[in-house]
Order: sequence, then structure tokens, then C-alpha cells
Amino acid sequence: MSLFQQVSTNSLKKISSTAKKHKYKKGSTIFNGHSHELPFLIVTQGSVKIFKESAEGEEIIVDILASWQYYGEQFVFNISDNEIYTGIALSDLSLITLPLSLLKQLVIGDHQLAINFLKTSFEKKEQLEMEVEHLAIQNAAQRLGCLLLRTCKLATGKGITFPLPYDKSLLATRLGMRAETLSRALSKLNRNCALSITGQEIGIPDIEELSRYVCQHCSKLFPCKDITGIKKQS
Amino acid sequence: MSLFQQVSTNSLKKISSTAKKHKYKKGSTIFNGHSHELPFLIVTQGSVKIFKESAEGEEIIVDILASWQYYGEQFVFNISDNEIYTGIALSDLSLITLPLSLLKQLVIGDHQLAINFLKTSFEKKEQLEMEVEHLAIQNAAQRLGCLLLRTCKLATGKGITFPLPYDKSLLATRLGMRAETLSRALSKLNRNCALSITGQEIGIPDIEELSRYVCQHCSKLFPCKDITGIKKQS
DNA sequence: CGGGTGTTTGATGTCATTCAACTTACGTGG
DNA sequence: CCACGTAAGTTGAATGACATCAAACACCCG
Repeated sequence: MSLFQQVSTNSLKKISSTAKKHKYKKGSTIFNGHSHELPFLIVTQGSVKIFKESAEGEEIIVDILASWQYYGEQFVFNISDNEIYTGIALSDLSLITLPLSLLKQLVIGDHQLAINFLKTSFEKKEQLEMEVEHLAIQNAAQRLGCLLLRTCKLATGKGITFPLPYDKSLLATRLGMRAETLSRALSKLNRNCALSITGQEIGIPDIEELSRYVCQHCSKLFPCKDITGIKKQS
Repeated sequence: MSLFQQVSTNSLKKISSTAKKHKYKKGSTIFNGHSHELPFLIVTQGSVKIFKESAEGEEIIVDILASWQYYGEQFVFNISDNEIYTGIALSDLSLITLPLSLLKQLVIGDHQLAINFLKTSFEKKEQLEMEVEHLAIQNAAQRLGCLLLRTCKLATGKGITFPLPYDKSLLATRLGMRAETLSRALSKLNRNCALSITGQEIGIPDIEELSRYVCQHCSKLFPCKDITGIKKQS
């Protein structure tokens, strides 16, 4: 795992002696505002939805973690108020946790680990910057189309077929829109770019055409760097 | 400056021998996509707008730097495509620059510097997360009101008066809305929360009332932590 | 087969953008 | 110091995008 690449054996020893394994059933809550202390966690199998809620009950998805993605490192320096986050298992799930106190000790003591965190922090920052941009200037169909372009990853031929990364209602929330809007956005892409939708299966007959529709309202021109945040589901 | 707090004297020596001072007139371009290499920069006097543009010419403000804020550290690991960013001086401006190659060398060699960058990177990430949330679930008046609440910083009495952090058209772009929308949002806050507007001067007679209006669509409850990103203008 | 969940579709309302007209503020040169 | 020109800010009307509510439909699982 790249987070621990070139980390000292001393650190690795501490990690492996302290880390705890956990298993959760699909739909169960990993942590929420009432948890005593939010730990640092690394998903080993399955996926997790991390979100917060507004006072009115609206849900904002902060991240969707797939295998070997991790969460909670920012709490090491008490930057964020960790009481507002909730994590739930999107599938049957295995993960390992480390107490924040140990992680802090490790980051402060192990230069390579700090560098590794710094790199991924910059990447996550870049990802968030993209989301801000898209929410500000793209419409629903373009946000969706951009995600599809980044998901299908620069295919081989002219057209390509692949499954949606998440089910539609989760995808809608992730993109900051209602399920109804997502549905209409899909049919809009079908009309304008000949996108095909069969259940979870998406077909893009002409990537160029889709990117012409999507990328005019983006600072990056297709093929843009993959900062999708989407990893294969386990 | 906190970025260099507890950094080794060896690093500091290298920095002070390599850093270059620059001065710019208000409105001039500091760097853009055509610059040869984007350096790391620290503003010493004045403020800078960092933004990118979509293919259609729409502007997204990435950050507005005030004195002693810095920019460009993420390019050290080649995370971002730096060709899409532009920086212009919002006022007469002094800044210092470091070549990215030196900064990389310093970060890799100086553990404390890496830790300092890591801390601020987490803070910036938190700030971006808040922006995503606000764009997704708050309306224009609430986004504006939230910024005002964070700007006036938990005042002493019941009411408070202070100047807008930027002029109105810049503020509108920063909040991801049109100048017309900002204007209407201000008058909406005037109607609903008795906010007073006299040129650049804002008066909040009742902070509680404003926060009731604003914070119901936010995951943080007022008084929220200051992650405004706004610093005093020089 | 029946019920529940997830998805689609239509009608309607709200909010932000767009475009245009107008007003205000500000800096420059006469 | 005033007059002018330009930029910035405001306001109104029309349009467009998304949310909301309600109903219909599809699909899966027991």
C-alpha cells in the first residue's frame, strides 16, 4: 500500500502491533458524531460512505472509500471537528483502524510517512477543487458526463461500455443533485451524446462527442487527468 | 511565519539565499498558463487572486491570498497541472518566490517543514470541503451570510459593523455567483435579518438572527470554527 | 404472487442567470 | 473644483435549471 511505502520498519512494527481489524455488515454504521473517538481507518474490503448532514437533514457525501483508501488523517492535528461525520458500510466490509494518538506519533516521528500523507493530501485537495469548480459552473448533465468520462478512463476504441460506479441514488447524492435530476441528466446525455443506459450499464458510443458536450465548462480539457476519486468496487 | 516555524536553520539559510523578492502593480499578472515554471510564492504585502478559467471563459477563484499566505506547494509533487492557473495582483503587491525544485528538496529533507505543510494542507482541504457543501445545499443569501458571519468573527456585542473583505464583484465570483445575484442576496439579508449595507460597510444588528437564517443549511452550527480563508487585507 | 425499494416521468414552484436599462461612485483631465 | 467618462453596482423582466411533490412503473426478493 502506497501510504506505507518506504516507511521505516520501526513504524511498520508499531502499526501492525496496534492496528485492529473490524468487520461490518452492509448498511451498518462505522462511526458517527456520538462515537467516543474517531479512529484513522483503512478499508481492506468493501466500500464506505463518509458524509455529514446539515441541520435540516440534507446529506453531503464527503468521500466514498474503496479498498485501500483511508480516512481520518486530518483529525491528527485536530483540524476538523470530527463530530459531524458519519461513516456507513455500503457493502459487507472489512477495515483496520489505528488510534489517532498513535498515528500522530508516527507522522511526527516518521518523515517518509509525513511525505506520503502530504502527497495524498494534495491529491485530495485537487479533487475537492475540481468539485467546487463543477458545482459552480457545470450543470447536472455535465457533472454527470464528466464523472462518466473519468470513470471510463480513456478507453481503447471509439466507444466503450462499463457499469456505473455506484447505484443511481448514491451517485446523485455524490454529485450534489436529486435522484430525479440524475435520471433526467442521463436521458439528456442520451439525447445529446447518444449515451446508452441499460440498468447500471452505461455505453458511450463516441467519447469525443461526450467530451465536447461536457468539457466546455471545465478548466481542464479532456482527456483530463484522473482525479476522479473513484476506485474499483470490491 | 508559521510555515517556517521550527524549521532547521540549515533550511532557513537555503531559503533566504535563494528566495527572490518581486513587486507588482495592481492588476498585473503574476503568472499564467504561459509562464515557464510556476514558482512557490509567499505574499508579503497586498493580495493576489488565483483563478482558473473554463473553455467558455468562466472564472473560478481558487484562492485569494493576503499577506503571509502562500501558494504553489502542491506543484512540488506534480499533482496538479499548473498550466491552468492564473494569478493577478489585486493591489500593489510584494511577494517572494522560491523555485519548486528547491522547495521539493527542502520538504524532502526537512521533516518539520513537511509537517507544517501537512497541517495547512489539511486546513485548506477542510475549507474546500466547506465550499463544496455550501455550493451543494445553500442558496446565495446563505452562502453570503455564512461568509459574513465568519468574517465578522464572533463579535463582542449583539451587533457589529465591518467592511466587506473584497469589493462586491470579486466577492460574487468568490462565492460562485453573479454580481446581480450577490446584490439581490444582500438585499434579501437586509429584509430577513435587518442587515445594513452602506457601500462596503456591513452592519449586523443581531448575529443570532443572521445565524439562524444561515446555519440551518450547514453541517456546522454557528459559531462555527473559522475556516474562512479570509485574512485581513493589507 | 405481493410488497418494498429504487427509478422514471410529469406538473409546478423556487432560485439563479441572463440581458438590458439605469444609477452610483470614482478617477482623470480640463 | 467641476465635468466627464468609465467602471461598479442595482433593478426589472424573461429564461433556464434544479427541487419538490405526486404518481406510475420496474425490478428484486421472499
